[in-house]
Amino acid sequence: MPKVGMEPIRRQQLIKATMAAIDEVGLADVTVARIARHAGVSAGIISHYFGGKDGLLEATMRQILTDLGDAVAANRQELRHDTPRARLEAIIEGNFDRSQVTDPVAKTWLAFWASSMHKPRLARLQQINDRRLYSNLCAQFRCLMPLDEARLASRTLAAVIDGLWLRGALTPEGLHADGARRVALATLDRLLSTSDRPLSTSDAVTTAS
Amino acid sequence: MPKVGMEPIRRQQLIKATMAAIDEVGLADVTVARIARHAGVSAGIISHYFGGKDGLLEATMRQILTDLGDAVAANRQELRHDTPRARLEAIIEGNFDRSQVTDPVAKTWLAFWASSMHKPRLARLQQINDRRLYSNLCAQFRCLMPLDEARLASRTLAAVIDGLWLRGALTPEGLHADGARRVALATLDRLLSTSDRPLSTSDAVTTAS
DNA sequence: TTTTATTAATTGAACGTTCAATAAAAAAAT
DNA sequence: ATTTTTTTATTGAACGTTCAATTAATAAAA
Repeated sequence: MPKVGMEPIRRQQLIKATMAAIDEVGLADVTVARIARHAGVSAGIISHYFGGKDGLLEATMRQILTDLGDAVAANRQELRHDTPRARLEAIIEGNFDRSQVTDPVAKTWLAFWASSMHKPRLARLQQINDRRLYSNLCAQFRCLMPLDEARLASRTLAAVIDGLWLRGALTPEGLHADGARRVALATLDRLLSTSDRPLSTSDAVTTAS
Repeated sequence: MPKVGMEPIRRQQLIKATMAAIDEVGLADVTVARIARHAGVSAGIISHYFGGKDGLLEATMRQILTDLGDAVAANRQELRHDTPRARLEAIIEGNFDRSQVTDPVAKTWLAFWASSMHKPRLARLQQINDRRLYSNLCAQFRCLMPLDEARLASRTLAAVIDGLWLRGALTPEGLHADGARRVALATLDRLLSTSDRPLSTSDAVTTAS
């Protein structure tokens, strides 16, 4: 079996196996033996290619976030009418495309999100991603409304997107991408259509928190 | 030391210690020894009162969800103007009151949410809670708009609330309750103010997903 | 034959649970 | 009012298991 140039193949194979294993038993019960079995290799190979279990987990999270970023970027380049609104819609589409919105990906994503609360290396990856989403949203909203409103709109849409993922990951039937996308797009529609009406009391925003 | 009637005291003490321990090192690295040390008791006592580690974790999640339900109910009974809108605002206030919106609670909540993906007993608790929130929201929205719109509005607001908790649990500065509440209330405002305007394309909802 | 890829066996640490012993408090008996 | 018995609360050490990492051996490719 040993052939030269196996490294990229094995890495990809093991990352995919990690997601499958997390989907199957959850991050808490994932062992290197189980991941290796999924990939059809021995456990020792994980230390060889990733330096250990933690290295593989980090690589898996990085892969998910990279795929997400790619999906957003891809959707954005397919735009014909390049308006701010179209760009916002593309961001939403990208976020519910996430390469493929499968159960393993959604569950792994949430598992890592929770895990990153106490693992600085994962937290850093997560934060970079969060900030990118927020900045992207804010840059577009700012073309259409004052800064304060744009910030509020960005926080709202970001919360909706993450909330839909969160709920989708837990629901027994899995994340229904079409339904989620519809909710997010409807939210965007409301955020844009109310930007020129007078603010009611609960809209008042004095400073960013 | 042994006094009679310690059970309710110890149970409360251990549940609180569990949240503190999860806040400190995360659910993955929580050991019975660490929880016991936080509570100032020995490790064996956990099995005695909760039947084991899992029993304590389940009791802790149940406590958080109970506190949340109580907070919502309390906010609702303090209402003077009992309009559907006021009730929706009370639900939001309750969800960002959650007895006390502390860091340990937010982190424990998210940790359990992730964990419940693969623990049926926890998933059941979570689902009961989810459905209660959704039903409460939907019942109020239905007073103000057609059923289809009410369902969409409920899904949106539920996603915003959970998304804000999710993001708050991860952010290094912790969950800022005031800022989160403001976002949620602004979302509610938009959901209500657009209910009588014509729907744009992305608002169209044919069937529930 | 040297290098690369991989395995299988092993190690050592960490963990949850169990359980016998103990100590205080309460109840009963003297 | 003492003493004895019983109940309740708690400890801490021992046990068995599980797991990640390491190591030495193996086998194919270059």
